[in-house]
Amino acid sequence: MTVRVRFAPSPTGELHIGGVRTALFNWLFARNQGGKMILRIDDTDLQRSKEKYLQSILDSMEWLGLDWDEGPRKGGQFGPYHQIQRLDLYQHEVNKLLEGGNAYHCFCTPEELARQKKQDAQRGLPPRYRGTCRYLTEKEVEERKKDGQSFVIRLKVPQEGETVVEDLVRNRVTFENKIFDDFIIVKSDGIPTYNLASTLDDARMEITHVIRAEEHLSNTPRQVIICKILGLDTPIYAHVPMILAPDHSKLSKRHGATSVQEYRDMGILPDALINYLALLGWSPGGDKEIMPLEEMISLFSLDKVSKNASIYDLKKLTWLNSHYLRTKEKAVAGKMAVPFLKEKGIVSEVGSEDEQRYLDEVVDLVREKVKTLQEVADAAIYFFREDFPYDEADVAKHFSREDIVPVLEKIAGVLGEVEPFQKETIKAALKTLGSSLKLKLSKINLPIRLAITGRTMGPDLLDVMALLGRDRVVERVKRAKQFCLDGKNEELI
RNA sequence: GGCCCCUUCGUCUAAUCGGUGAGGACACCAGCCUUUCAAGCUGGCAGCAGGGGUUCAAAUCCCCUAGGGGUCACCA
Repeated sequence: MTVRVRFAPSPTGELHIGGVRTALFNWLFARNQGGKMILRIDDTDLQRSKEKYLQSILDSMEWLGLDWDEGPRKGGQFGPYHQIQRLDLYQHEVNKLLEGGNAYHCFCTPEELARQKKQDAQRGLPPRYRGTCRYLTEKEVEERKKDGQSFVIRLKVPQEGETVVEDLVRNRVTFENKIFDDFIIVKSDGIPTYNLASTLDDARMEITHVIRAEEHLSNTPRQVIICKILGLDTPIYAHVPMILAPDHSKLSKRHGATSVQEYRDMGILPDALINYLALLGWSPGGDKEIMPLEEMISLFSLDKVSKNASIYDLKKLTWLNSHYLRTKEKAVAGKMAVPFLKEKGIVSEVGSEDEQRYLDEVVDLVREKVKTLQEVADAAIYFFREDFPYDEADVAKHFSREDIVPVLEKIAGVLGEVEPFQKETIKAALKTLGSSLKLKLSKINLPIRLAITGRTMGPDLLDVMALLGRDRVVERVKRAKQFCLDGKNEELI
C-alpha cells in the first residue's frame, strides 16, 4: 500500500506557520515513505473562503518548496480537489445515511439552539443538542420542508460503547460515545460540515495517514463514527502538537508575524523557515539541528514527533536564517536580495551582468554580519548610493577629534596613490601612514569607515574599500573632510 | 463545566531494555580575536512541575495533585 497523505487548508486566511508545520510533516512523511502528497482545499465555508487566500496559500507552499503530487494547479486522478466541487459526492453519502436511519433532518432554529446552550451553561452542563428532531416522522419532515422551514442534517450518534482513535503520536485514545450529541453533518445551505466532508474525502481519496494538528483530536472520534456507520476504513491518525505563541496562547495575529508571507517579506529564507519548523515538535534524535532538506526527509519519522505543544521563538528562526543566508551560493544570495534592495529604493533595476555581479559581491560581503535579507538591504545602501547619512553618535565620537581634518586629508592623499587598489596594497599604505603619523590603526580606520559607509560597523573595512573602488573611497573621504571642516567653522562662529 | 491531550534549562529539544556528572541548540552573560561590529571562537549561567508509591536503583514505570493546551459551532 502506498502512503497517501493530504494537507487540507481552508482558504479563509493566509497560510500561517502552524499550517506550514502541519504541511511540512505531511510532506516529509510522504517523501520519506515514497508516498503521495495531496493538497486539498477545504472550502466549505462559503462566507469566509476567498480566492485571494487560496492563491496566497498555494504561492506560499510553492515558495517553501512544499510541492504536491495531486491538487490545485496540478490535477490528479482523485479530483476535484476543491470540496466545493464535490458536493454531489457528499450528497450521495448523505442520502445513504438518511435512508439507513443514521441521520435526520433538524428544524431547530439557531436562536433556539443558542437558548438551550445558554441554559446548559447556566446549569454547568456541557452544551449538548437535545435530540429534539431525532424522532420526527417522515410526514412531519415533509410538511415542514414544504412549509419552507430551513433545516440541517444531523448524524444519529450511537450512545452506547466507546470510540477508539488509533494515533501514531498519542497512541490509543478512547472516548465514550455517550459524550457525543447528534452533531450537524449538513448545514442549512446544503453544504456538509468539516467532519463529514473531510472524512468522506479522506476515504474517497484513499488517504492512508491523516497528519494534522492536535486541535483536531477531539473531533476525530466523530469522524471515526461516520466511517463506522458508512463502513469506511479509518485512516491512520497522527495528531501533531500545536505551536503556541510566546505567551502560551493560541497563535494569532496579535502575536506579530504568523503568516508565511510576513516571514518572506522580513527576508527569511524558505530553507530557514522549513528547518526551524521541522525542529518544532520533531527531532531526529541526537544533536542534529541544521539539516538540508534531503537529510530531513531521510531522517523523518512520526514516532519521533513529540507530544507536547511548542512555543515558537523568533530568535532561533533568525539565527537559522543567518546560517542559510551565509551558506547560499553567492549568486543565489545576490538574486534573492534584489527585491529587498528595490523595495527600499536602493537600486532600481539591475540591468547588466556587471551590475548583477557587483551586487552579488556586495551581498556576499554584507551578509556575514546580518540575519535577514531585509538587513542585507539596510547594510548595503552605501554600496549603491552617495547620499547615505552619517550616524550621529559615530560622528560625535570619531569626527570630533582635533586632528580629524588633517588626518582625513592625509588619508585621501595616501589612498589616492594606492595602485592597484586592492586589500593588500591598501593595508600596506594605511600601515605606513599609521606609523608615520604615530597613530593607532583604529584611529585611522574608524574615520575612514565612517566617511565611506556612514557608520562604524560593517564588514571588513579593506574588503569594503576594495569593492567600492579608489575613486569612490577617495571622494567620500574628501567629502567627510569637508563635513568636518564645516562643523569646525560652525563651532568657531 | 464535561471530555481529551500534555508537563526535562527562559525557549526548542536529547537521553536504546529503569543505572548519565541529565547532553545539544537558540537566547543571555563573560572572555578572546580584530581596523569596527550586531559576526567568529572559547567558556559560563540555567532544567527532570509537586507529592506518593514500585525497585537495590526512577527524568524514565504506576497513582494522585497542580499547571498548561485543545475541544464541546449551521469554522475548519
